[in-house]
Amino acid sequence: MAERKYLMRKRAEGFDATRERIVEATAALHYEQGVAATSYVQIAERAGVGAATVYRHFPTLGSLVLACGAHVNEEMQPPLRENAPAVFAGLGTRQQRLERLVAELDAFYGRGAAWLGIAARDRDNVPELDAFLRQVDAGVEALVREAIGAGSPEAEIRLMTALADVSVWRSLKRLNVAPAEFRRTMVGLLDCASGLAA
Amino acid sequence: MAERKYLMRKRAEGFDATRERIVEATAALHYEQGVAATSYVQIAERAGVGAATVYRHFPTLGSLVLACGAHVNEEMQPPLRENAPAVFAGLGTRQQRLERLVAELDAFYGRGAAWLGIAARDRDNVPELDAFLRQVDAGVEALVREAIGAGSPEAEIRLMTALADVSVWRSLKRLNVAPAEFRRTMVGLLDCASGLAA
DNA sequence: TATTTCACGAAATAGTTCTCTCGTCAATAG
DNA sequence: CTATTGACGAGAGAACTATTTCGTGAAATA
Repeated sequence: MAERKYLMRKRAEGFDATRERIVEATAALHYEQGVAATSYVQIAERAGVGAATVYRHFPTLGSLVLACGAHVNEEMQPPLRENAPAVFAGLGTRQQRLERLVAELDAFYGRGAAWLGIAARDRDNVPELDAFLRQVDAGVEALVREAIGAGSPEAEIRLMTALADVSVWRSLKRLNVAPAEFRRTMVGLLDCASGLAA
Repeated sequence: MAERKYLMRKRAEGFDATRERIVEATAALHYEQGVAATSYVQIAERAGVGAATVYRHFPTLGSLVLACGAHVNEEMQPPLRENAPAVFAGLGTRQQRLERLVAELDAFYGRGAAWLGIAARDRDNVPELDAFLRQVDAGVEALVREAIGAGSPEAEIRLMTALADVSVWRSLKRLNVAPAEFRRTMVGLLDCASGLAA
């Protein structure tokens, strides 16, 4: 019953490695089959551990999604509210800023559209996914706001944000046009939208 | 072993009634929870019938989805290729035709966007859903084609069809603007898009 | 070395889902 | 009335899933 100091540095390494394997297996399975469709046993098998181990590390689906989300976040690098100003630094004309906005969105959606679709599928059943998607939306809106100037009428900002949504990007992407023309079209649409909202 | 003529009129009525109850229960559950998330037992319970009965009527998920789809089809009244010309009969100017197109799409998506979302969720796992959605897309494209004239450049048609997609409609609908203004905006976007594709 | 701690996974429990078999019973026909 | 048909549902069986318990063994400490 004596109080000992257990540091367990070496053991902690093994612990972290196991955790990492679980997170990676989860990410892969969620990517392949969706979040709700993935079971603990599948995760355990793919990670090469017992089901109980998965439970010990992540007692709830939410905690698993959260850890997995941190992993995915690095891959996607979603736009963040606080970074929005830096994105448009030094760009004077409206045209330049719109082009920058589209380039930024295109790059982001190129990295993350698949994951966004996966998260959207189960956002109603998994609060963590919903929270994540809200954050992404907020980041996109901040980009739009910064691009056209915070003083713009609210209706204009909202309309452009709607057009900046990943669902619109996805629909246009299906056209399979060259990247440069794709971005030109997006810029044109946003430009036009800002006139429509007036 | 004699050959008898069994007409079974009265019995067939009961059979059809049971079938109808199953289809209705299925539609309700698919609407509430999605297709893949709905089990045979749930359907049986809601229909007030044994699970085996559901199986006898619909041995595969596909056949169930198909029957359910016929039911939903009447509710949605999706645009059909062959009806496209009639929709624009007597409309001369381009503006009029675009307005008609938007009105048609808005009404259709108003009726069917929820179902389209449900079908889209599981289209990868259920071929029948995929086929249904392809048909809908074809109908929308036919509408667009008819609205701006079959002679228009393919790039223009494709771009406008992409903007006529339900995902774009949904994104704009989230803005919660008045119906008249909503349609005005859609028309403006499509009009602008036709210029961009040139 | 002796003792304590704790991550791990096999296995148990409990609850679902899918799918089929089979006996029942009302409708049909002679 | 008697024989036949076929729709129905209880329930069986196999395959999963979620979740926990517990013994083992390696690591940490003294």
